[in-house]
This record gives sequence, structure tokens and C-alpha cells, in this order.
Amino acid sequence: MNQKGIQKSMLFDPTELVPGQSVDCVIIGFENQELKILILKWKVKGDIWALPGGFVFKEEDLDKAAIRVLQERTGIKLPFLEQFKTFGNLDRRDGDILAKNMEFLAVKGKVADWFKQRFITTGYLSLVDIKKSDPQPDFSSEKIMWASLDELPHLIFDHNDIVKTAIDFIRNQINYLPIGITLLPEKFTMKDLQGLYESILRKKLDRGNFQRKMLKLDIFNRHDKQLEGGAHKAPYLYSFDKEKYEKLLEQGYGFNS
Amino acid sequence: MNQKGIQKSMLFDPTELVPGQSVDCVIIGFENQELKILILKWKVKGDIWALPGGFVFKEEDLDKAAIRVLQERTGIKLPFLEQFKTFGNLDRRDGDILAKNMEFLAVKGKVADWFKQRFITTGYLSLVDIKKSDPQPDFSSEKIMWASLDELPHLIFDHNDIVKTAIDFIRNQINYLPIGITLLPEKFTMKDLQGLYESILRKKLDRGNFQRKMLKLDIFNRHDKQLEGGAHKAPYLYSFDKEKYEKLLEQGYGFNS
DNA sequence: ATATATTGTGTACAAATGACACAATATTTT
DNA sequence: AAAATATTGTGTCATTTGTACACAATATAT
Repeated sequence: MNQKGIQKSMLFDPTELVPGQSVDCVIIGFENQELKILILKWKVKGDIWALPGGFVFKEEDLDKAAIRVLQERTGIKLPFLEQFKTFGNLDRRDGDILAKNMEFLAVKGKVADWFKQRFITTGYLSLVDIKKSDPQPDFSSEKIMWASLDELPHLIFDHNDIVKTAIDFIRNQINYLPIGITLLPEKFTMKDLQGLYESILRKKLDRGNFQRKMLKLDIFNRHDKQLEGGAHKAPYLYSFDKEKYEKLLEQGYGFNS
Repeated sequence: MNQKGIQKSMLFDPTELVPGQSVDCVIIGFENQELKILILKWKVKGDIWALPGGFVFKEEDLDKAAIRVLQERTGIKLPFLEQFKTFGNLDRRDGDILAKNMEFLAVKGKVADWFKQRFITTGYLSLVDIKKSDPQPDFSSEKIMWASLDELPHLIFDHNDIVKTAIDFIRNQINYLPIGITLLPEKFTMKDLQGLYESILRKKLDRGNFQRKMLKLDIFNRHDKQLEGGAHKAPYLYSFDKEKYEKLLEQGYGFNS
């Protein structure tokens, strides 16, 4: 969290970290009617993509570690962040890849040992407005990018599984998560919102019924008409009434089937 | 899992364990129309109740550790077990209580240090038929008992929070968890099943509608009438058709509101 | 001016939910 | 032995919710 913390984690001083414990973040965005995941390319030999993850300080709450790691590794601050599962299988790390990279990076001794141990990692889920976020690669990453969920490259270790679990979690919890308010821009059309639901639920919804059902929730502000657009009637723009939205979220709302 | 493993964990040999990582089990049963939790009384000074928990071997999957710990500490084998959340706050362990107990037990050196570190614990949920289970206290417990959820004593550390989270999890996932088949005896009445749902959802359900809705699921075998009973019409006994039940569970079923 | 695509809303039927009713039946009381 | 009592299994019906499809309104393209 503080500057010292950041420095220390960059240097991987094992004495201040919880051994064998990490956090990994599945950062989800929505753009062009599809879900996207933020992934990092490691500064190592070969194309190695991974979720932004990191370690936990001995004097740090697990939740705080997730917030800090996300901030350090992507520049994203104060996101919606929720734990969804902890992964602790013995085979979840690939020893071969690690060994080769230790060699490539000429990492030896305690630091190499640190990376080679088995890690139990806790997965955190973040929902982000892509337009508002400007993710930056950290010192250990060559590149950072939003990858379409449907065309996600192979990720290191069990990170593809972690992503899948995160998406299943969202689908399951869709009525209790602030998906609209976090994933969409301030103003959006009902078509945008419907596309978001369809991407998460992986099925088509009836346009008319979707619109009616959403509007009946009474959590939207209706704005002026959208001007730019295609050769057709311009849709209304909506934004969330945050108070009403949060009140409704507590009890859950939305789609049962 | 193996005999060696059990011995080692009893002796708390820190070199074979993952430091700072534990698992805690919320074992849930249903008896006399109410939910019950299995808790242990520590062999230390004062009345200290806790969830059955334990540590994770360096060469052991996290899920396997939970199964082993449950077995070692309660004698319960092959239960339904599911991870629900990981707790990693700095303040989740109470240093005072630990220090006093180390003193009382005359535990010093490495073993005392082991117990004093911060633990990140992963909560596992187990659903058990009380009638079939015969929990036994392990060497470190003075007593083991089923405590009514509504009259749960104060548990050590954040264990009361962990129980609450587990119950919330079940309520939330009720349509996807095998609650009936794990918590009820082989044969049961619709009233039993309704009582179970009411205990979890914490609300009364209409008897007639509940019965109809359940039977319509077509996952039960209807047996002979129950003979013993009160001054009234004897109810049917039912059991689950396991194949149909499992098929239905995959897609979820039950109560939306 | 006309064509086209898409929106906002209407309608009508089906299915699910919720509240309550009532006969059937096993025991207890008289 | 008959009546009283409690509880079960099922019936009914009004209300709500879900689903499919229709159609006028309207913004731009031709």
C-alpha cells in the first residue's frame, strides 16, 4: 500500500512476505459487446501471459494485498474487488516453466527458491470500466492488454481455470453483483446493458421483455436521446440511480432462468 | 491422509507444513427441525470452543487437507465438502488467548512460534447426517458436540464469522447444494424437508405449495406410510432418487424468493 | 420522398406463485 | 365405540411473472 511496501514487493524480500501465499486478480471489462480480461505478458523468454498477481505481506490483510497488487501491477485504483475462490492444488504451478525462467533471468538462491515453492493463491474478481481505466505494465511485465474472453491466449499455470471460475462466479451471482454500474460507462443504452447480460449469461434475451423488466426495477435515470448512431430511431441513454441501485442490490434482482 | 501424515500433524512438525495456512471446517447437521454445527472444546484453560481446523502439508492439495483435517479431528469420513471462503485478516487470531494457552500448555520455542503466527484460513463447508455420524474428539480436544446454530457459544478467533459466512453461502446456493440428501436420513417426510428449507432460508413456507413444488421435481421415491407419530393422519415417507436428484442439481432447482 | 433499421411499447397466452379450502385419516379423549 | 383433534394430501383460484410476437414511431441512408 505504501511506497515502502511497493519497493519491498518489487525486490521480493521473502522475509516480509507470507510464504506460499499469493493473490491473483481476474479483471473484467466490457467492450464492443464482449467481456474482456486484463492480462500481463511476463518479461521472460517466450510468450508467457498471466493474470496480474502478487504476494501477501506478513503484516497485511489478504483483501488489502489484493487491492495493492492490482494497483501495483496495473495502475487501477479503488476497483470493485471480491474474493471468489482459493486455489491450492499441488500441481497448479508448472515447475518446468519456472525453472527455465529462473535460468533465463539468472535468478538464484533464495529468490529462486521463493518462486519455486508451491503457492496457494486466492482469486479476486474486479469489474472495471475499460474506457475509464488506463492499465500500465509494471516493471516485471513487458505488456498489458485487454484480451477477449473468447480468444484468451493460454495463460501460465492454472490461470485459465481461474478465469473460468471467475466467470462462472459472476454468472451465478449476477443478481447480486454491481455489473452494470462497474462495467458500463456512465451513460449507456438498454442495448448495451442487454449485451452485457447476454455476454455473461451466454444466451440471447428477448429485447422487449428485457427492456420492460429492467425499467420496472426503477433504478435508472433516463437522459436525452443519443444523437450519433445508425440509420434508425435513436435510443434513450440511461444512467444508474446509485442510491436505488445499491438498495436493490442488497436483496438481489434480475434473471432467474 | 496416510498414517504418517496423521502422526506428523499431531506432532506439529512445522518443517512439513505450509506456514501461516490453515483450513477450518463448518460441519452442518440438521436435527429436531434446526441446523447444528459441530464444534470442539480445546484442551486448554477456560472454555474455548472452536471449529475443527488444521494445517496443510507442503505436499498436499488444499482440498485434500480439508478432507484429512475433518477426518482426523472428528472421525467423519468422505463427507460432502465444499470450499466457501478464505479468511485472511491480520486481526483474525487473538494473540492474548494464544499467549495464555501457550503458557498454560508450557509450549515453547518453535511450536509456540508456529501457533502465534498469522494464519490465512480457508473455510470448508460440510453437510452431514447427524444420525449417521459419530464424531469423536481428537487428542487435542476435550469434547466434541453438535451445537444449535441459534445458540452457538462464543467461538475462538473469527470462527463465529466463519460460521455465519458458511450459512449465508448455503442460503445463497441452496438450489445448487445437495442439502436434502446429505442432511436428512435415508427416509424422511415432506415436513422434515420443509423444516430444513425453512431453517436455511429463515422463513416459513406454505405447506401445500411446498409439497406440490417438491413432488413436481420428480426426484423422490414414495414409500409406505409412517406408523409411529402423533394424533393425526400419518404422512408418507420419501427418499431421494439419487440419479434424478444429481441430474437436477447440476442445473439448480428450488426457491427463487 | 421513400426505404431501412431499430426503438419503445402493446398484447395475449402460458407458467409459476401464493393464499386458502377441504376431505381423508391416524390417534386421543370422552 | 363415537366424537374430537391434529395433520396430511390435494384442489381451487386470483395474482404475478415469463415468453413470444406485433406494430407504430423515428433517426438516418438512398
